[in-house]
Amino acid sequence: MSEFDLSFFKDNLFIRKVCPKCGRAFWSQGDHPSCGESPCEEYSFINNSPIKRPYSNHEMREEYLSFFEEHGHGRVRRYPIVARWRDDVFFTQASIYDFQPWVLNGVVDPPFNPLTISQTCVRFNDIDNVGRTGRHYTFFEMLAHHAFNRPGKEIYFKDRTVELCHKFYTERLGVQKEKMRYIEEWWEGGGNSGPCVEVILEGVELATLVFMQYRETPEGRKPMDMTVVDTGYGLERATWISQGTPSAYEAVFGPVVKHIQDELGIKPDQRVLEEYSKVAGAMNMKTAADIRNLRQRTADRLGISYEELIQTIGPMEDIYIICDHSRALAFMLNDGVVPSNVREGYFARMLVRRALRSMRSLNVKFTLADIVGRQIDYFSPYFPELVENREDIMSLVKVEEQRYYETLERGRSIVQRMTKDLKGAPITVDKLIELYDSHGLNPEIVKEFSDVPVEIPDNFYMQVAKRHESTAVAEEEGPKADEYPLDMPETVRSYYEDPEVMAFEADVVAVINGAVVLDHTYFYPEGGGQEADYGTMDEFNVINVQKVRNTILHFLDGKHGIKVGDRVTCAINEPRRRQLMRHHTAAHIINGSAREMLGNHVWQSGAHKSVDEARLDITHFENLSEEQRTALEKRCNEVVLEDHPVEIKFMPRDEAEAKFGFRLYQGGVVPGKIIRVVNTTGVDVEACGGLHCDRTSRVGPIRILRTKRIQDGVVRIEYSAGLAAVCGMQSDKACVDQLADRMNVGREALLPAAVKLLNDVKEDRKRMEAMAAKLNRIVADNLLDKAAQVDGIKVVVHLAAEDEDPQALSLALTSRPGVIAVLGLADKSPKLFVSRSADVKLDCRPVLKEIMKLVGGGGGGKPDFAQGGGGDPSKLSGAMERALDIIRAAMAKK
RNA sequence: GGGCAGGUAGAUCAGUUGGAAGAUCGCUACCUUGGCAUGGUAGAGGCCGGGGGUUCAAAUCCCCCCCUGUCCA
Repeated sequence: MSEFDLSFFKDNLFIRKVCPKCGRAFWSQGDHPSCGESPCEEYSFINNSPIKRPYSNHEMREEYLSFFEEHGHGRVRRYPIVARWRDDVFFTQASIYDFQPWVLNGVVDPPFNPLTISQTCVRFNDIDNVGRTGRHYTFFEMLAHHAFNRPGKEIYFKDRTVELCHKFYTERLGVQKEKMRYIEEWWEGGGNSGPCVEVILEGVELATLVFMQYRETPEGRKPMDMTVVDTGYGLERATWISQGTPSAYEAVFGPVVKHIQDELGIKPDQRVLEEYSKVAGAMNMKTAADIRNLRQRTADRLGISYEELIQTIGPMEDIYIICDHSRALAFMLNDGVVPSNVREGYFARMLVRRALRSMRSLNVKFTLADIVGRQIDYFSPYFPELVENREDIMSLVKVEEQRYYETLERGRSIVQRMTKDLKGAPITVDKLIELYDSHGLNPEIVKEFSDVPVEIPDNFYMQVAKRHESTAVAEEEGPKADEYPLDMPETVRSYYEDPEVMAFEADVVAVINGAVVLDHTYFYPEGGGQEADYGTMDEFNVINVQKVRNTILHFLDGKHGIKVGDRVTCAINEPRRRQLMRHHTAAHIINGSAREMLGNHVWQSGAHKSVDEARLDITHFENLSEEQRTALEKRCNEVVLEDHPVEIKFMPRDEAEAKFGFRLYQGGVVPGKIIRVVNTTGVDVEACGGLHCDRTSRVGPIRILRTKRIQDGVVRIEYSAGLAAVCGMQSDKACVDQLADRMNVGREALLPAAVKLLNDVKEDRKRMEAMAAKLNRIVADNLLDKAAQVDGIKVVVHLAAEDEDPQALSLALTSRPGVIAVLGLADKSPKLFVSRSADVKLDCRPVLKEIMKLVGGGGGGKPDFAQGGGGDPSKLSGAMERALDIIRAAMAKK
């Protein structure tokens, strides 16, 4: 029996056919010659929508969600675009991502079952097609209904899914039932697979209905315990078809497209857009040549020239790109992406730069931030979170725009320097690639900046890609074999019940590889960036505590005789633990205060707490200024003094998310149905497993020690709190006091005294140099008086004393006319300089070499100034006695 | 995470085969002027990103690290 033999199809008289063009099987209640998907059939809904009335994006979303709500589905709020609950992807690319892995692997129950959602998604694989094909986006909303079927608790599967889909389009949106076509397909992804159905209407794929029922394993395909209905309906597609506009962009971005058109006074020819869209729908574009081809074919169909077509299409494409990218940015930045040169931030930067390039070619007056603001205004009635962050989002965009202009200015001078050297010769493709790859200058910009010819190959970006693929992925380390058995007894985590307990007795339930496992423990294991507790267990020192799955392992110093069944007496090193708790609570205070001060784009991106110091990494676009550090430190200490209670509660995941939102996940992935919520009231709320002070006042003083930008978009704040902060202040004071004492001034006079000292040192150094120069002149005069004469030229041969500088002396001697100087220095490594005045005709290099041969060293240099060294220092003075003869011989040769 | 391009005076950048650290702008003083723009003269300003190595000798060649930019995941 086929996977697609649905009784829904049979009962409703669907007919199965095979598409003669693409060979795929499809089902329909009508009689169709092909599967109906472009390119097998062209779009037929433009200016002729099969849907009963035009919908706006917002109306269509609501229509969909309420339809499924009416049919027993729970409505779920969107998840953020940054998939912080996952460590395998940056972004949410489909609605099912929301439920991977925790729902699909059975750890967490879905919020409703079945459920419906409009999930905001971004995908960048088709970014080159955005704005050109009329249907591609970087950001889109995926409408979906999902059902998770556990054994014995089946919700619904294929029949009901297709039925709901069919009803939505035909009954709710009024599409003639004969027009709907359903193509049989197979889907694979994320280690799962199953049959799927593509839903086609008037040439466009409206939705994909996936039935996840297999796991792909090394041993082959296996049935899943839980089967999943994973549907995906393109909101933008549905809106588009309902409006029947030439491209999806007018339908979706209506007011914003119109605003930009009005600003620029552009009135495109509708007929051109329609034809272009139809041809584009039938094409898959990969290279610049494909795009040319698309344009040529459209021009041919319209009976106009290529250039006329470009005049209409070019500006519209740029407008569409600006609309798409600005919307994607609004949501990405809202959800916590900070533009940068790595990881998720890079995609935000890419969007900004691509949008700015389009704005540049349109020659617009408004800024990208303006347009992002307009998108926020258009979407905020339905996404209220955008309102709250509006200003923060726009300021991030402004910063990023500024960065791009700086890159361009740098690029302009690089290109101009490069072309100056070329003297009119064209820039090679290699250089063009380097300019793009290393300096972020695409060829069009290079062309604009340069006054030599620039030839851009069609496959330019493929050549860039090639440069990157040769250095493919670095081999990842294989997973370490599990050192600890799976059947270890679980440990009761008593430290969560009462973090104030510092001494306790417990029963030993296991000893594994020397590590002691207790029935319960107050020792906190390393985790969440907090170091482990130290202390004692009977007479042994506890030097490390680790958590492996649900078992806590205590590592003791040296050999011990503790065995299963023993009752042990434990004590935690209290000063250490207290300090770790203070540092952990301080991290939350700093995180909350920094977000309040710098904006909602601030998220924790890493943390470490040890006894003496701790650090917190936050997302932010630039290092903090001295003023910001001071202000942050002050604000944190105010929070301490305000004495906020720190409330810690275990809460069901859904409840916590509903109450506090996804800001909870500052520390990254937190699995499980129940999560521990640490609420530093009024300041910060996080899902966190660490131990904390019960009130902010118990943290004590907080010192921001230093901040640094550890990568683009991430700032590291190093701090200390409590006694560690006090110790730091004391040692700083001691340092200043000692310094003041040594300089023999009071604390307040220390800085000017130090400045004066530095100036004095500098002046003395200069005076010394001047004196040395004077001394050189005097020594030079003396040497010249005693100098031998060869052919009327004075020849000085002198072994320098230890405090003389032979090089400077050489220069002093030969700055006068008619002098040859041979100066040596017998050091551990001997040195020799042979130089002459400008008016003397002699190549100093062979002279030097001949002398140094006697010493055993070498040398070289310029004809008027040769230098060398090496060999045996004791032979230098003997060799220099031969210098006069050597010079005589050299002069005689002339 | 990987690749590429960079890091030299306050700023922008030169620096050839390894052999004496430079230019332009800016800064300071003086001259020219009734004053300013300008012009002229003189001067100050450098751990040549850091650490190793090769060499008689490294801004320069080799290795490691740090920082900035950029492209790709």
